[in-house]
Amino acid sequence: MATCSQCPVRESSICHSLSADALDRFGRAGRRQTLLAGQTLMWEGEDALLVGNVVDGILKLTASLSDGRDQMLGIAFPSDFIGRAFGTKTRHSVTAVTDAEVCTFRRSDFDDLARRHADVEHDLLKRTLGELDQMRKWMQVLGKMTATERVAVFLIEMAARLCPDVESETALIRFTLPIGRQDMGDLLGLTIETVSRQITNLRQRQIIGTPDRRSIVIYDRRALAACAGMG
Amino acid sequence: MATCSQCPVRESSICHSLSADALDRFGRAGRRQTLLAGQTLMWEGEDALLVGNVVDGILKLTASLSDGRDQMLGIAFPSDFIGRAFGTKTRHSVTAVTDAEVCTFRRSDFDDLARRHADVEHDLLKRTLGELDQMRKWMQVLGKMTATERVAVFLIEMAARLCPDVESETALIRFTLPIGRQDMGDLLGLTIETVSRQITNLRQRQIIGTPDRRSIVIYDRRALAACAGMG
DNA sequence: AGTTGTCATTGACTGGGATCAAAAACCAGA
DNA sequence: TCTGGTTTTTGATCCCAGTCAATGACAACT
Repeated sequence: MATCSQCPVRESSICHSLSADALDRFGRAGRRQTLLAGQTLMWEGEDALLVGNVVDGILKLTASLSDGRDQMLGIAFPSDFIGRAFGTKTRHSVTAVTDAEVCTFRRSDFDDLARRHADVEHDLLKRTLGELDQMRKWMQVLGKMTATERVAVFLIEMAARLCPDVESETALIRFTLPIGRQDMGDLLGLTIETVSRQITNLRQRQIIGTPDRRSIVIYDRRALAACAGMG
Repeated sequence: MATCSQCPVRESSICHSLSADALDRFGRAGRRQTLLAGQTLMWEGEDALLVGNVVDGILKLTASLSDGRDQMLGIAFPSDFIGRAFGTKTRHSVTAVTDAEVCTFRRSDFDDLARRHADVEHDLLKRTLGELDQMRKWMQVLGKMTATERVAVFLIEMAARLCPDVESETALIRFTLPIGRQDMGDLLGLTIETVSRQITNLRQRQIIGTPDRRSIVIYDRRALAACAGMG
């Protein structure tokens, strides 16, 4: 019933490689779902019953230690694929950080469909390989970088994902953070206080500006990149 | 020329799903290579020209920051797949830590073959998804855990991979570490000194024994698991 | 405007792991 | 058995980021 042809992520999600009739099959299996900010779609440790596409909004992937320490494992943007295909357990929770729209499949349905559509499997493979590369970069951040470096890397990463005209040398880079300080800390392996101090420090050095607490302006890209340890 | 039928990882590597004639095609494309301990097969940042299977020995995946800080990203055991399929850049180096035997393919050859053999692609996808899960677990380790917890997690992980009879409740667990203290530090985001101190501490508490510096005996699994923050 | 609750910032202090330095254990080859 | 080189252990000290605590900013209500 969801008219995939009008889906905002039709061309960028995992569905982009589907032919018209294959799209129809997926359309029948999929289900549009609206999530409120804070709502959790999948829980860590649960059976992996769902997978899906992010259609709109931002979600976070998190896992926690038995004593409550939280680690954020990633941020999912529109057209990203979420959930654990071909697996029985979901190893992390998926929670909406803004109001969000997702298109979910029963995992078993998706697995069957994907098996029958090599293009979808291939696309999923490429996405997964890309995510693995990404995750390895984060491993370097968490394993070896100082607090300043971590925050700088994060800001550069966010600019790249959120700022369309980041390529142009001259344009002023400005974006709205998808997550708050606490989540930034959980992602970067820092406390909220340390994140805050680092941002204050970057602002005092005129490298960035913070028009309001959710917005970042990058004044000096060179300096920020230097802080991130990228020469 | 490589007789795949006698390959030690024939049944466990990515090739296990190949039919006899498909195996022949892969066999022609593949090339057996021997590496000496310390030899590097692929360099971080290089074009991704090679992929392959580990046939024998242990390799490590590493990436370094511009100032030389090294992060180990993983350890590859026999039957593991190495290299970046369907990508242009190798984001990490692959280096033998023991003498090793690998079966390599030109990446473009492998990509073509894999595209034509859905089973291989599917297997690669499942491996990649598994690795991603694994990597997310390490992210938790690096982001949130104390030095003791990190070392304990590492030892438990190694026991699981290296000790065949780890399942049996009663058996004494003993194994040889595939890597030295420096590499352990690089994997766990700690210095060599801290790793050494943590191991000394675990030994003094009679939780483990170290018959020689490359060997570990686990006396008290319960206590070690507790140190790893697994209740 | 005032109240309440959430989130961010700032400050003072602490501690775990890094750093620096030296000794000890181990290994390989002569 | 000695010897030089590597790896690991141990010790002393330091510092970055964590912790604890208070304050400030802001949005959503009355």
